[in-house]
Amino acid sequence: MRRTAGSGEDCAGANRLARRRSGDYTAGRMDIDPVDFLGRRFVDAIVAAFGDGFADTDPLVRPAQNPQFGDFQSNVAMGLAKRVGKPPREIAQTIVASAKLDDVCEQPEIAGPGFINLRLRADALPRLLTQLEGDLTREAHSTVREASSWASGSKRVVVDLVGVNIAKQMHVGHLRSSIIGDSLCRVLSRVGNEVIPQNHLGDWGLQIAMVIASLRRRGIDLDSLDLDALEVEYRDANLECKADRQALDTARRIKAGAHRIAEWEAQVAGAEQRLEEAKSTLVRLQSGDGEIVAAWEKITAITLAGCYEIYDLLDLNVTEEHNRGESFYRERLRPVVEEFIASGIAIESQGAIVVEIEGDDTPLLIRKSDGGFLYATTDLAAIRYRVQELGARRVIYVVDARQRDHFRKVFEAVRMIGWDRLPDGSRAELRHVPFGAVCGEDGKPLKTRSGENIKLKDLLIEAIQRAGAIVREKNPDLPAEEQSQVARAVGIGSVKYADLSTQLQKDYVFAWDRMLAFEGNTGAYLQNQYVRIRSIGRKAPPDVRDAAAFRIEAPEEKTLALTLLRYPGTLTSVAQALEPHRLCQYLYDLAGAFSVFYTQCPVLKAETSQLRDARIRLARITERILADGLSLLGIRTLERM
RNA sequence: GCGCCCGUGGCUCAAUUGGAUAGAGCAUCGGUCUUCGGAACCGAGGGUUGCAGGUUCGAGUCCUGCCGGGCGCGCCA
Repeated sequence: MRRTAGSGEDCAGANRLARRRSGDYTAGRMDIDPVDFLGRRFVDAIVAAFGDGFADTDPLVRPAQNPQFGDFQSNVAMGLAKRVGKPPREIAQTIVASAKLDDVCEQPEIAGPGFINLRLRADALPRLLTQLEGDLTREAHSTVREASSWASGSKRVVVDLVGVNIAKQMHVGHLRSSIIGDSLCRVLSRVGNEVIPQNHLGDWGLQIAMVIASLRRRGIDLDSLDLDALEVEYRDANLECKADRQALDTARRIKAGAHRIAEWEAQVAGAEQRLEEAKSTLVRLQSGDGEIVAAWEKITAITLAGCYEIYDLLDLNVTEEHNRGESFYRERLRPVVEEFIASGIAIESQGAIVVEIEGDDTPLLIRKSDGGFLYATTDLAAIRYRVQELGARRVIYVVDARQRDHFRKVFEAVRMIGWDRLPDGSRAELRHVPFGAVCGEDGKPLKTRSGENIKLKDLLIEAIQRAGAIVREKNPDLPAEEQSQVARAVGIGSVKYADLSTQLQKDYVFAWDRMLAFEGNTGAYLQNQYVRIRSIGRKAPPDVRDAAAFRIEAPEEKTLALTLLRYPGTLTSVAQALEPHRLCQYLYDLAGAFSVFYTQCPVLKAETSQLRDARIRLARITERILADGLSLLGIRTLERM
């Protein structure tokens, strides 16, 4: 919310409103999510009772936290007390009297200071479950989501994710952006958005020029390099260009031996020369020099080939077509700065061009005093492209939390110049999704013993190996081929789930034994619950009727049914808040509700075939939602494990 | 020095965005069941939500000030 402050109307909010006011439940069709459609009925009742000025009221309908309070509750009356000028219990009475609820609910009860407690009618759950089931099948889904609250409307959304750097391997630093970004893409797409992933490659600038210069000077054949070798070259080239002035000064200050000082003088002189070479190489690259560009393309191709292997291991829905690196914006940087200057928003300061940001003591630099551009310049160009050319209503940056200040400034600069305006004049939502560091068990950012970044490939292979060892121990009878598939699904799934299941902005501790546990809120636990349910389906006799009447009688059945109905609302909330851990928590709740149901209510061994078929139907919906939810987290499901 | 983020049982995390008695898992202790995949289920103990104020019908959540930890602070990305 704070992020969009000052940006005029918030499109998500406006959309929610439009939805609430267009309730057509009188036409006989019912929506799936009770929180949503009950909420709309409450808003209608509030408007009827207190006037149009209350049309934007949030009805505060929630699943009841305690079964003794019913199935759902609304907390809206207390908040209305001041505005209406009446006691909350009286307001609750008024709302209940004017709300149309009797087709789905028992008579509401008013409790405590003004809570409105709602209990679904016995015949409502089967109807709702039938609709949910229909919506979960692929064909029905596309039609229902246009008409129902399942989606918040079709929107084009850009998600900035992964962010690989040319000439470098992917390392733990890329893990979270990849996993979180990919999952958000899947969820956003699931609720009806047109998602455009954008991989903002670090493929332009002095760093790249350093490697090219170094490789050319030493006559190294690019065709002989793989990504491992290229990365070594990259590191060496950077070191070569780095003048250690401090060491030289120290040597002089402590009056080190002449030999020692001469060594450092040589280092500094050498580094300065290398840096000059790199700079001139960069100029040639920028001016389109054929040889240099060819080398650049080669290096890019080597790097990306290595990265695609990682994408594949991680099952990312990100491909070559989503590459939009810094080089893509190179011709757009000059106009960015020129227009900022022309509009009077950017000014000169100490030779550089800067944008002053209100309430910030340091400005945003968009051009260096030597005329060069900075990565803020590229980000400005990228947002302009994404909003005005791609037509994105939301631009989402899945980038680590340390860049908070940077994005706040860049977004503010964009709003100042108005590049967040879409062709229809509305403003796009710019969102940074900040995530915390991946730490080792010592609480410090995860590194190898020698202090280097851990290669992503090594980390993922270790995950698969560890999962494989566990699977071999727990299920030695599984064929070897299947074992390796399970190891991969469980190993990668565990890493992903650990990453997605807590609040993104917090640092999290990378602990193998915890994330690979088969109990508790883990990926493996959910994968296994899915396997358990699948086995019911496999054993179901052929005479089971798919459309058997639901029979929601036992409390465990009711809890499961109510949990199932929370799925659509969970997805829209994840898409809106951009918090995948809500989906994880939901799936864990669902698996738990099923587990209780399954121990208390015999399914295949139910007393009658009617009851059996009704319970199998519940199990099948659970199975579908678990599979769908896990797929939205980018986690594979299995038949056996 | 300025700014931002985070402090919740022994450990790892939730808390539907200000709602009713702060919930799970691990660990500990006890129980269920002649296994639908037991990789299960039920129960117990364990909390002054870092500290102190404030706002209001109501605060883990919002405001102020401290304490502790992390991160960031003009020409790198």
